[in-house]
Amino acid sequence: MGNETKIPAPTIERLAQYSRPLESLLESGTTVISSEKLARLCGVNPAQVRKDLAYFGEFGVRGVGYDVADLLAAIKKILGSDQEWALCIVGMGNLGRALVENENFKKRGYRFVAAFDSDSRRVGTRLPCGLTIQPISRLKEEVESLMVDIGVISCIPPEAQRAADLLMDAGVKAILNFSPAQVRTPECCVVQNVDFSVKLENLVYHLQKIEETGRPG
Amino acid sequence: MGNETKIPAPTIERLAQYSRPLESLLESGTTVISSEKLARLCGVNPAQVRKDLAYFGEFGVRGVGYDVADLLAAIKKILGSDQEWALCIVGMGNLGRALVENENFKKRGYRFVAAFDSDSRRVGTRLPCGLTIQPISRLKEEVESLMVDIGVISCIPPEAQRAADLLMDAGVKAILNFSPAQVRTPECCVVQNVDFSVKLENLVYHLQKIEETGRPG
DNA sequence: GAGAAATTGTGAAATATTGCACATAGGTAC
DNA sequence: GTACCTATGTGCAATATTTCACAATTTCTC
Repeated sequence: MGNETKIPAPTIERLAQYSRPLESLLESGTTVISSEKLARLCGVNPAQVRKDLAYFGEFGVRGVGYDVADLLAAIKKILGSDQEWALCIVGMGNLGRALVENENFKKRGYRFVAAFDSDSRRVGTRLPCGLTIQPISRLKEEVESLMVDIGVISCIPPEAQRAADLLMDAGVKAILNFSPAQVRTPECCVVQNVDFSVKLENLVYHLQKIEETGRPG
Repeated sequence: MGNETKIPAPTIERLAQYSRPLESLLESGTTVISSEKLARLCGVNPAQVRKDLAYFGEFGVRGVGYDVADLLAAIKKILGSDQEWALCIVGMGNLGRALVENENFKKRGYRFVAAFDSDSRRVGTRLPCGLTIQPISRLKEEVESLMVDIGVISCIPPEAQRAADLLMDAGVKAILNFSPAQVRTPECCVVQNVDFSVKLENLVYHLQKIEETGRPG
């Protein structure tokens, strides 16, 4: 395949998941992997792996498998994670401060270039990563001059929509939202929500089912 | 409906999402809401809302809508988030420390009752929430005596599987995994993954598409 | 170099999920 | 108590996603 078919959203999600074990395999010196083994490492069906990749081209060798380094590079290219991206963050509570220092982000070329908070008591604080927390009033100017690609929202829920609006007004086209509030955006801006408490409630549903029936629901 | 049909996983995920705006509506004094308005608040289709709820019973009044307080209570009961649940956490880096203090967890009745780390330099630290970081060697005994329901993994990827194994050995049946490593568990243990970097790479894919075509992929 | 073994890429079937469209029923006005 | 308005609950069609199953291709063995 490899032409411009509409790619299913779950496929994109899984491509990123495939890259995690590939990174480990590359480090550990494994050069080739089959769809079956990669699938097992990711907890999915082998045909799924092959079909997901087939949307973008032919990356494997029949009878052999996939070259680990090549496949990882191909997936990164597809996703766009072979480039460096500039992030800013709004809301510097416990979570915000943890995210700014997060190793997983750094390792993959995501760089935080600005941090904002609406609380004047936090403004001016120098963070371990070298950034200084700035007031929301400086957001537009900073985001524009630093050419921020992605905005991270880690503020309290009532402020989330305002943060999103400010980011979009400053030209940001992608938002990673850690607040449990839904943010509304026009079609031109992509949002991904990371809501822990939704995941927790999911777990709790299954736990309850286990207690009732002895099996997950 | 209301009988024991197999409930789709996306339905469970959305139920938790519905409860977020319902909490706000309840606080703001709104007593009744239609599936259409709730759907708009959550960014889904109104029929979806009705169908999701219909799996569990009839909660609305035709011609009127849903009573906000009743619906929220019903959803919490369905999910099991009307109960208190005991959590422990493994891995007390920046993220772990932020999660333990997180307001969204506390507010919804999720209580952290123990915190562990494999790094002896962190062990013994007293956290703002009152817990003291304990060595991994104490995990089994503590988790059993405190009757922990859910284990949260926020350690570095290479240690994630070991953390999961220890938690399961101590009888934990549900794991919330923040590490980008896949953890393997037997069927009796439920895992939910919260992988920020996967979400980020998703965003980046769409950003790249916007740059190429002017529209999200 | 022919046959066996392995593993990809993919059309087609199976399954799952979503959304439409409308019958059904509660509430309100007169 | 009848007519009308509104919004739920749901059968069914449409769409999306996953999985199967196998032909195609490469490597290995003798």
